[in-house]
Amino acid sequence: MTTTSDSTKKTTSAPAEKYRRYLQMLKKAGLRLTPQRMAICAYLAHTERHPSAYQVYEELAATHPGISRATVYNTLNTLRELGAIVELSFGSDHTHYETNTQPHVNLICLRCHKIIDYYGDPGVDALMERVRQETGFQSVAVKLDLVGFCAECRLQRLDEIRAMLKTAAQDKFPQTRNSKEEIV
Amino acid sequence: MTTTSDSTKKTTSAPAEKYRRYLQMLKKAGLRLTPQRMAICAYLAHTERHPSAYQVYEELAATHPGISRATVYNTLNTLRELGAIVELSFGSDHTHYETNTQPHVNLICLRCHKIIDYYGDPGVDALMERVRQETGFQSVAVKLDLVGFCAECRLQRLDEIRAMLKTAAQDKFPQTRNSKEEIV
DNA sequence: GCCGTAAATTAGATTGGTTCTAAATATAAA
DNA sequence: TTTATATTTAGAACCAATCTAATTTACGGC
Ligand SMILES: [Mn+2]
Ligand SMILES: [Mn+2]
Ligand SMILES: [Zn+2]
Ligand SMILES: [Zn+2]
Repeated sequence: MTTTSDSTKKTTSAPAEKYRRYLQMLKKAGLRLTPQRMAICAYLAHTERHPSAYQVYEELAATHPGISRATVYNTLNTLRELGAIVELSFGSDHTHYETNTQPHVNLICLRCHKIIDYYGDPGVDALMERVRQETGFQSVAVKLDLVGFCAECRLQRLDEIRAMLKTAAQDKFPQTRNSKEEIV
Repeated sequence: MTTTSDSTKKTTSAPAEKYRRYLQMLKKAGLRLTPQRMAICAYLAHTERHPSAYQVYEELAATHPGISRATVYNTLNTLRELGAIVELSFGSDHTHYETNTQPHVNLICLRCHKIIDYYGDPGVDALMERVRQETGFQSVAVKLDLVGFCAECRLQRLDEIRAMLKTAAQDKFPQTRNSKEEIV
């Protein structure tokens, strides 16, 4: 029996369902369903982006005044430990989270830091099963990230390189190190 | 012509070659080959692990007294921007780096934080090409991580769950949050 | 080989996202 | 209700990473 019976491929990522799944995972772990945890789960269930812990706190604080940093960070860590959400990494200094559990590929632009969800089965299910049989490693989640340059940035990049060549001598390297922008 | 002409599948990951490749990338970017940068590249070329920036600094400081944090962090950031190394993320609080450029899968254990390199082509080349054609996204590097539990930890985990059930009431959740160990 | 200059390194201060702490509060069982 | 335990909160503390200003170095040109 294969685990992937794709007969009923209903939208398992609808916010409401995602929300219920989060709560269920917390409950199963023996944790209490407090208003704060529910608010955090609701936020994660409804976002289409890849928010950082700090973003989750800031945006929740706006609608839920009084919620504390500690609670948000603890809950995010708990959800990560439970495998409900997955930590993402790229150049940014913040920790970002993946809340989309549908198997997909993250296209992470090195220039604008945009993250595009790409669907197009790369045979991830088969890979997970093969790994389990060959190594005994039991996968909980897959992180498949392609790091590179998005279509727009490819063009922008050409302009930048041209400009760089013109200015020649000085400014050999763009040095966008200190950029704090977070287009996620 | 396909890019993967596997007739001459020589060991492209031999430390010496890896080292030369790092230096070449720095040079190509118009950066100077200082003793410090060479030491850092040598360290990265020879490690079989997935070291954190802090680890690189600490271990280099032992053999190269006087090397500064700033230099190590700046060089690692530069190498990341050049695509020579790739940032990894998992539960740990430090930033870790992938120095293995051979296409492979990282098996990241959620329990012991061990990272196992797994080879077994999941069709990554094909995926990169498909993505480029369909979305215009130009991939520079692939990060394919399976997050879960390694063979040993799966067994340990069963024991832990059994113990947890026995102790019942108290200690419902292991709470290994504060663990600072870094088995990487 | 020496010079001149931009690049790089260094020690130390600073930053800021995250974690820790102890007191207050909420939850659920008895 | 009472009691025990879990959770939240505000703010302090932490510390990996970054920044800064002064010093040193690398390297092309002579
Ligand atoms: Mn995604
Ligand atoms: Mn690896
Ligand atoms: Zn972009
Ligand atoms: Zn393990």
